[in-house]
Amino acid sequence: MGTKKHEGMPYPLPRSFYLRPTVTVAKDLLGKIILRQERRGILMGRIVEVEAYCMNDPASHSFRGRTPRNDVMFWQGGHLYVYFTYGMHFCANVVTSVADVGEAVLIRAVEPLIGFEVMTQRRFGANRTLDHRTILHLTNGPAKFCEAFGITKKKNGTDLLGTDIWIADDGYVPSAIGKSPRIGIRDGREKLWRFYIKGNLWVSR
DNA sequence: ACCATGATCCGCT
DNA sequence: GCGGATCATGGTT
Repeated sequence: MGTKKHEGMPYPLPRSFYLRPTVTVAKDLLGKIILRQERRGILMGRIVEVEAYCMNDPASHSFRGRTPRNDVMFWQGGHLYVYFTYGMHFCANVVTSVADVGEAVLIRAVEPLIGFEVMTQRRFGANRTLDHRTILHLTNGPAKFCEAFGITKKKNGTDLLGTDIWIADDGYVPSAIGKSPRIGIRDGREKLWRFYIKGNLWVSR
């Protein structure tokens, strides 16, 4: 590997991108690309579905205050908050706003762009054909995205302005954005804080 | 007891 | 194909 950071690759979004209001950041994350640099190669995908989780929001992990589990949500914007759920899955969030404000954007779905073989191996094991059906199911859900990108608890707290995992703008502009209640929550269903790119095949539903 | 989930199975269209 | 039921499985409170 070279010594220059992000050599030949899209440069990370600046810290200021993440310090804005959480719902604004959520919408603006649609169409951006998320990258992970590994020894065996690069993984890249386009963010196509997100959900905002705010303070004073009963659906947010931060609602009942700061705990060891949700601590990273209270860090400065631009970090990755990864949590374990349902005894077997990880989900990844982009931390937003300034330090001590516990807000974040859940990455719910990604369109795979580079690294189909690695993603397929992680999701379905070796010797799986990369057919249409397989590729559609690689990253069309929050835990599926984490599995395909190899994001586990070890990535909790990762700085998105580093060289491990980062988010960049490649100039793509979504044609139309949809909004809806967030998925899988009990409280806070009245907020329309799920955003997605209309018509994209990897949106989870 | 409760989950910001996903895979599978089953009955239907 | 597709929608609904069911279950796997363990951290958190």
